[in-house]
Amino acid sequence: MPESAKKTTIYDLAELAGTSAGTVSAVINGNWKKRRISEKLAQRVLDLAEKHGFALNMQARALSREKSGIIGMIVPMYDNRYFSSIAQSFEARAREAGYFPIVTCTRRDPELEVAAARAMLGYQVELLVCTGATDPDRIHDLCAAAGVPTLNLDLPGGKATSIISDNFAGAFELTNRLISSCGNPNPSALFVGGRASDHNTRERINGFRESCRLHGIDVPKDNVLSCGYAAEKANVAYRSWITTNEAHPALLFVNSTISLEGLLPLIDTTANKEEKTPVVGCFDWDPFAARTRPNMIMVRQDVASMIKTLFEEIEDPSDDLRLIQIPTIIPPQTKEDLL
Amino acid sequence: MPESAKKTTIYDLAELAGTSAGTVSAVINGNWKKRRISEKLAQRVLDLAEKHGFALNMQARALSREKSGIIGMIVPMYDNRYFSSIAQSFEARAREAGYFPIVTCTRRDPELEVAAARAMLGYQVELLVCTGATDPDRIHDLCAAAGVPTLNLDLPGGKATSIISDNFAGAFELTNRLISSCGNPNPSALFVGGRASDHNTRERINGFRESCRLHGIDVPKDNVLSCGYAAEKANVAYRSWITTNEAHPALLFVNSTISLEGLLPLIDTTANKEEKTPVVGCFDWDPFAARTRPNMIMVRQDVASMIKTLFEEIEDPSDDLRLIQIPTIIPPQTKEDLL
DNA sequence: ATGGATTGCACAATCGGTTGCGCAGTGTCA
DNA sequence: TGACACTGCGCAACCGATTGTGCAATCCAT
Repeated sequence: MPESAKKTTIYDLAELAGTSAGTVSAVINGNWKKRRISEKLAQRVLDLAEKHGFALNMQARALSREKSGIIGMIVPMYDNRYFSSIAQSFEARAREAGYFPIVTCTRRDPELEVAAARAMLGYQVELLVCTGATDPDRIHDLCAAAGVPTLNLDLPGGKATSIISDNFAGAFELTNRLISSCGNPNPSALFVGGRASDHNTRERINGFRESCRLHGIDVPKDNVLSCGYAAEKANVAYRSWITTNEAHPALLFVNSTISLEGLLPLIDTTANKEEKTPVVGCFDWDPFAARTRPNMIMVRQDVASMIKTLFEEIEDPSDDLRLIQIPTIIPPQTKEDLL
Repeated sequence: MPESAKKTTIYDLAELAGTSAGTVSAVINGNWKKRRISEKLAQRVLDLAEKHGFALNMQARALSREKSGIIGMIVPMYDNRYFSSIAQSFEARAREAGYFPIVTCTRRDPELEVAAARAMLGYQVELLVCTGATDPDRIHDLCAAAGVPTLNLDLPGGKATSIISDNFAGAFELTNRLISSCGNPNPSALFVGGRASDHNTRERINGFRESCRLHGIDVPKDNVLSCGYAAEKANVAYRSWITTNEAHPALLFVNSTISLEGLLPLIDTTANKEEKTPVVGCFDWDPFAARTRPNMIMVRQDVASMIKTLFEEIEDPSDDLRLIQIPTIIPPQTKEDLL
């Protein structure tokens, strides 16, 4: 393993093996039979490559092949279980499929999303997955202009096939469970978190409302606080609600773990043992969050299925634009859920 | 914005502007003054670039400049707060510094680590940060052979500058806090999680032992269970310990949130109200985990400082190999901590 | 009007691969 | 022994940038 400060190229190898760069290239790519290179020469080249720790310059390959082997993904953030496991599964599957995955997080910042997409285009991604993008269609246009296909994950867009959770059904069932679990025929029900402008939040609100309606529970406008995702904002919105209402709601539907993070200090039963705090459901899963309250119900989005479906779509794109909804996972109902 | 299926190149732009590719290149890179291009022509080129959504082919640029602008990081996983915030901060700082960051997770799999490093070398990373790598020195060798510098983060290596938490001091102080908090002059103290083979676990064990020693607490060999990081393994190890000892320890030091995830079902006070469960400390922080028990003490690793230091080292590398230890953050002691 | 300086740009080599094409040498058969 | 096929490999153009160099045109001073 000679410590060459500079990288070994196929030309170096060619010289060492007493052959030409084209031949080395063919050998390295494993199509030396097709190009009728003798096994002896092929072996010699491979040995040299091994000995020198040779690695193909993928940039040069990408340039000449006019395809990079890179697929990109943008995600809003890494620091919650949902997006982190999306990133993790995406990478694993992409590698299996022979791609070089590049994931980057854009902190729900529309400008950063666009900048990141541009950067990825510069690095010649062959396809871009927009996860939870605030404006997937804008990114789609950008990519389309460069001839790069896109797919949407988690949040749908109007211009590319989208793979998302079945938000309505998940929210509907979660609300059913909360209602049955709170032991009150007519609880005050509150929804907190998310953006009214985004599809998922809207559908979750719809599911929440529909379940309440079927149970004869009234949900006034003020009981739906789509105040944004951030923990801070959820905290402020909830604090304001309990101040005006002078009580906690009986039933609390939280739009995501991020928002839940902001609410917990206000509803933690560990902290305020006296106060009557709500039955809490959250559209998202986290192993620790699930243990912060005696009956917290968490809906888990089926990341494995989503990624599987995503790669089916990548490897065999459907001709028409589709909206694919993946059912969520609700933990089995236990006796303890029913107070 | 004409929907050209194919990417616009500087040659296309040159033809449209009635000039040469070299000129376009100079204009795009902003050094047209240096090359004495007239402002009029420069503006014409820029307008055309804008109009066609032109993006430089970074692969081609990398090839000719012989530097890619890419810096890579490998992390063990995304799905805990520590590593996810490392990845997130790394990306943010890298972008600020004008790099294109590529992060990939290798699931603590030594082979995958090497494979990922190789792939990154293929894509011409200029520098590789090995975070929590099982064998950073092997990766260092790989990179060194290609003339690519490396830095270690979180877990130290012997061949590159390493930036890690001050594990000993953090563990020492955490143990002090646990001892003062458990209200028992001679508690049974147990350490769970991590690998005895890795530096951080060893140092944490040392800190734990040292604090116990100073408090006159005996820690038999069987009370240090470095059973691996995985939640499952911690669960099994702890379960076995409480079976043989027919009790929970009074004081439990958990090596990381990942291990904690496996232990919680066994020590959750919400679940088993009757049982006397330990005072728990964890070397790692998670906002939800912190709320799973009345007095859980979590040591937070100072990711912001670590990344800051990392980039100081990237932008102005020290000549000699260094081991930089970053102090951890322990939450202020509250009255409730003292039972 | 002439020489030198300056302006404004084009040319072409180069980076490290990929790949179509072609050529020299050997073998085979009539 | 000449035609033909087949074997084994090299040549060179190309991918899309960057950058050192050089040249024609203009300007200015003498």
